This record gives sequence, structure tokens and C-alpha cells, in this order.
Amino acid sequence: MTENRLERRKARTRAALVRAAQEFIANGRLNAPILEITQSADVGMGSFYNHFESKEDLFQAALENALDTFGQVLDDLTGGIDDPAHVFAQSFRLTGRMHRRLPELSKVLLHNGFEFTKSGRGLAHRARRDIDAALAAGRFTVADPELALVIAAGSVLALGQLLHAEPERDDAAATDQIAEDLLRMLGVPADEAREISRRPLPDLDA
Amino acid sequence: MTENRLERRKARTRAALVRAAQEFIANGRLNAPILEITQSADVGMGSFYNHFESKEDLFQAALENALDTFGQVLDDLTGGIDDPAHVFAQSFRLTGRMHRRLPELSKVLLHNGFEFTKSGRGLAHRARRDIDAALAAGRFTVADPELALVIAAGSVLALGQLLHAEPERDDAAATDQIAEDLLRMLGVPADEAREISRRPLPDLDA
DNA sequence: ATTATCTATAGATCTATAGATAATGC
DNA sequence: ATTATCTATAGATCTATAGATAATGC
Repeated sequence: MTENRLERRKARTRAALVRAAQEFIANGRLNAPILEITQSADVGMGSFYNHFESKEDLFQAALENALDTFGQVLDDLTGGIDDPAHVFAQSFRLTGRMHRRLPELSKVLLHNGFEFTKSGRGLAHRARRDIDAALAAGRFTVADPELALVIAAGSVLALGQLLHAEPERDDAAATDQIAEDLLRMLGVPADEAREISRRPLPDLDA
Repeated sequence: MTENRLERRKARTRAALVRAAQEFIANGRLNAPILEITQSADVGMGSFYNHFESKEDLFQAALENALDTFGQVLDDLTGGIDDPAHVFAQSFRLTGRMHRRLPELSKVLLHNGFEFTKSGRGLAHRARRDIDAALAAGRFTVADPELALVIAAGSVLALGQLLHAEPERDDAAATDQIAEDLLRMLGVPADEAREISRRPLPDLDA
């Protein structure tokens, strides 16, 4: 908060546009006219171009913002854990629960498919870091960490698709089952994989 | 070929539009003007509306066509195999190789994310059928076939993303490693999982 | 004679900006 | 005095169709 009031107002306008854009992305309305987006953000049409060069530019910013925000939450909620296999499992289980708890964020990710996995930031980067740590600690024995990341990232996205398509399904049970399957695949003994993926979780509302 | 020449010409025009649309989807150009698509298909603007109500209608048809075509290829190339674990692995390995061999088809799938997994047709439906058969035969022991499908479908899509992002990477090696990991996860013993995922494959060019 | 296609374009829609207004800094 | 925002709109772009042309059926 070192900025002055003018810059804070500017930041608020930008944030309103980003938040509105995330809603449009979540609803798959990627072709919505800029005017509609600015109206939804309660911002004048002309202000749009003070902040973004084009609609694509805005959507890009909206996606990166969503990724950074959720990644930060995950780091906060796994900060005190020593066992890297536990960190990985807990991050996966929290991300699985995110699909229903934060449906807009979830749909932003799903609608952007895998674009985001290659960006150095965000969830993929964090998951890779956790997998590497677990390999170094001898907790995982999988052959190639990058391919392990591919399977984990693909699974968490496809799981989101399933949870939105079948609202009746128990999201925690499905998520934890997949976490257990992945841990086994990564080299954790079956009984331990089951135990780790059933541990109590911190609250996502933090 | 029971149709007359008029209907065959009509079908050709429609097919040209579908093929052009698949190229546009593959290149992420979902907002391209209809005129550009018809020009790329070498078809008059007005003919578009003889076949499709809107651009979305065309893109939907293009996606379903791509899925049906490749699914048919997979069925043909796994037709003679008795062991359902082998069928599953071979389908996965062929699909992984499809990303580089048929990059446009691959990108059509990636750009549409997971929309297609819920449609009853196409790849997801076939994979589910194979998993169920392997469970019934006692070859797989995974807890929930639907969640196994989630992991397999997510993995094959994320793998495609990786193979396009890293053109240097050996696609066959990456695909087969993931196939092996998935087989283990599904309950196949480690040594057998490795052997099944290294067997010779039929040629995708058929 | 019938059907599909093509060319040309009216009207609808959207983008990007000019110029006016409002808020803040100093 | 400066900066951000707002309203209003010119001009660009796109969609959907009308009417003309070409291909096929009978």
C-alpha cells in the first residue's frame, strides 16, 4: 500500500476487469464483446484500453492471476509438512476439492486445457517441485518425473471435468481414490498410499 | 454409394467444410470469420448455410467427426487381440503416437479439452469399454473403473500437450513409459506391465 | 425441373478512439 | 495540473440472405 489513491483506484478497475473476465472464461464465453465484459465489471468501455491491449490480453492476465492465487493457497496449506509424498498428496487432494468449492476457478483451468502446464508458474510448476523432492527423498521411485507430472496434471483436470459433469458424485471420495492410485503408481507401497490419502486435510476456506 | 451424383457433391462440400474447420480448430482459430473458413475449404460463402446453422455447429461436427474417425482406426488396429489389458495398452500407445503423426487431430482434441469425455461416443467410450473388460477378466484390480478412465484420459491429453511443447522429446518412449505406469496402477504386475507396453505395434498408417 | 452452389451486399455487431467529465495530487 | 475514467460513435468487421449461376435428374 505504498501507492497513492490514484494508483489504488487504477488497480481496482483492473481487478474488476480481471474478475469479470474470469467469470466469462468460466462460462466459456470467450467471444463475448468487450462492452459486455466492461459492463459486467461496472467499468466504462473506454477504460478497458487503459489496462489491456485486447481481449486476449485480458483473458491471459485473468488466467495467470487465477493460477497464481490458487498456487499460493496450496503453498500456505502445505507449508508445515516434511514428507514430500504427503505434500504431493495433500496438494492433489485440495486441488480436487477446489473443483466444487471454487467452480469458476476450476472452469477457468478446464477451459484453458493444458496451456497452463507449460507456463513456468502456477500449479504445474509447484507439482513438479513436489515430485522432484519426493524422488530425491526416496519416497517416489517413478522413472521420469516429467512424465509423472503429465499423469498427475492430466488426472486433476480430467477429474474436474468429471466432477462438473456428475454433480451427484462424492468429490472427496473420487479425489482421494485417484490420489491413492497415483501414489501407488509413483512408488509408494499400497497400504501407505491408502493411509496418506485418507489423512485429515486443512480447511480450503483459509 | 447408393446416392446420386447430386448428393455426392453435397457430401463433398460438407466434408471440405469439416476438414477446413478441423484445421482452424487445430490452430486455435475458433473466432475465424466464416468467410475465411469457406475460402480455406474452397467453397462459396453462401454454401456454408446449406450445411450448418452457425460456426459453433460446424466446429461441433468437426470435433465429432475427428473422434469417430480415430476411434474407428483404434478398433481396427486392436481387433484381433484377446487380452483386454493388451487392448488397453495398445490403444493408449497408438493414441500417444497419434499426437505427432496426426498433429491436427491431436490439437483438435487438446483445444477441446475434456468436453469430449462426456459424449457417449469417441475415445472415452472405447477406453471405458476396454477397462471394464479387463476388470471382468481379472486383469485389472483398480477400485473404480470410471476413475481409472479419468486418469487414463487425462494422461493421454496431457501427454499430447507435452509432445507438442517439446518437439525434441521421443514420443514413443514417453508414451510407452506412461502406458507402463498406468498398467501398474491398474493392477498389472510390474514386470508384465513393462513387457506389455514394449510389444511391437501395428502401423498407424493403415 | 430441381437442387446446390456462387457472388454480392444490407444490416448487425464489435473494436478502438476522440473528446468530455470526474477524481486526485500538489 | 495531472491522471483515470466515462460516454458516444466512426469505421471496420462479420453474419446471414437474396438473387443469379451452374450442375444434375428425369
